[in-house]
Amino acid sequence: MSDPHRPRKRTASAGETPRRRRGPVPTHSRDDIAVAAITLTDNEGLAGLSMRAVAAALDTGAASLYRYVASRDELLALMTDHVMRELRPYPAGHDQWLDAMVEMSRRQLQLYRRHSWLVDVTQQSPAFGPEALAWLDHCLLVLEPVTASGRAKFEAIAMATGVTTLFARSELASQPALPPIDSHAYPHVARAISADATPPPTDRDLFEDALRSLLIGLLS
Amino acid sequence: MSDPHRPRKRTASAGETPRRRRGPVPTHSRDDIAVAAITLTDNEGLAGLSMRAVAAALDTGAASLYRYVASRDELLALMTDHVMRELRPYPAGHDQWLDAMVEMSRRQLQLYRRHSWLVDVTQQSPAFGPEALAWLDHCLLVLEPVTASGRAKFEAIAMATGVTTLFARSELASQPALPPIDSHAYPHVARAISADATPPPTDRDLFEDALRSLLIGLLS
DNA sequence: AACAATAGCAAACAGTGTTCGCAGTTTAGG
DNA sequence: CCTAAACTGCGAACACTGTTTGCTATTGTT
Repeated sequence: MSDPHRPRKRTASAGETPRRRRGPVPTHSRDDIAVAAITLTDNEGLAGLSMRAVAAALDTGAASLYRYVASRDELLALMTDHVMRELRPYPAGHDQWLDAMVEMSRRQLQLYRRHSWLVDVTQQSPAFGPEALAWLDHCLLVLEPVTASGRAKFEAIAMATGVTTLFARSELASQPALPPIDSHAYPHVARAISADATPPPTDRDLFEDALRSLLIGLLS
Repeated sequence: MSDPHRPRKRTASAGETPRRRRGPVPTHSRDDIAVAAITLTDNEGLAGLSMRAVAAALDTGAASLYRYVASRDELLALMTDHVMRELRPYPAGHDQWLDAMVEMSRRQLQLYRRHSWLVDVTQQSPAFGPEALAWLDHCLLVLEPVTASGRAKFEAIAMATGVTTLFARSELASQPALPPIDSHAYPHVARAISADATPPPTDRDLFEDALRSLLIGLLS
């Protein structure tokens, strides 16, 4: 049951450079592998992230990766936790919790823009690595002045990150490109589209609007 | 470019039982295949949906499916459009557009509960089959009384279905099961959890609350 | 009857994540 | 000092996957 993929600390004196275990010194580290996988996936997309590809980037064999990582899913979790470090340092406290939460979400959105694969990963299996927990902890710190149950706060945070994910996804898909619309079968769709021949670039920030109304609604 | 996977209508008289094309009569239909794939995926999950498995359910070979469907993705689109028929008949018009939109979303949520794989499918590639368009059209009908640009309405609808997806997903994952929390490293998380030893079952409907505040915020 | 178009489908192809077994390397214990 | 234990790297194989190819069989048209 013990995880063989992390170098174990020695029983002996702490702070000492930990004595080498037996066997050859590992050529790589979990972080090396995470970094290689991240740059690869940033460039080639999630579909391009294969164990063989990561191994090739590290100039080794696919099987070797399994000395460091139990599965592809664990690698994804590792990558996720790694890029989440980019969310630091967390913005210092506004006295307005709403502004602070919006700021946290905005930085999350920027992270999604930098690593688009994150959107798909976090949705399939929400991350609970150390960095995710630290981020969550800071959100709860921000929400300290709010009088609401812990459960309600968790829900609100979950919804906020969910909405952020939605925006990231819709940005990436740019325009889903509706097919030619049969204006007889779908009259309202056709009208709503054609009426927007001149799209007045709303200077409303949809992201912030949605987030604010949601958080206010949930943490009234 | 023409799609060989749908039986072509004859040039001649409409309404006539369309004369058979050459070759043997097809053993299946696209709908047959969609239904088989849907029941299979309802039971086994998205990961269990392989072309071979669907073929086996229809007592045929995997290659045969490609006479009806161009790819697995197209099959997924077919399945999606098929189950979306369950959203009909659309609820008749409330005079309150907000109530009507909430009702539309609620039915969507129920659909997600019946076919959990839909959550993952629609998120990767938003559907624009006939049923999806019909549903969208009805949403726009409901939003007729609202004074807002077509674009704004599209955005609002997209957010509503996005939020619905979030809820469906969080229901399915039941509890993501936080790992044991180090209350020193993450003090606020630890506090927020322990304070909820007695979870007072809120009779607030989180889904409706979130949806209402969002729609009001976006379509003010 | 000949021809063209279609359907069904086994086999093969290229790819995937993962496991196995072994060779090579380093350290611990006697 | 040497053996044994523990460890790393990794080629090869396994069990899958979606998809293509090439063939045969069937049907409608000419």
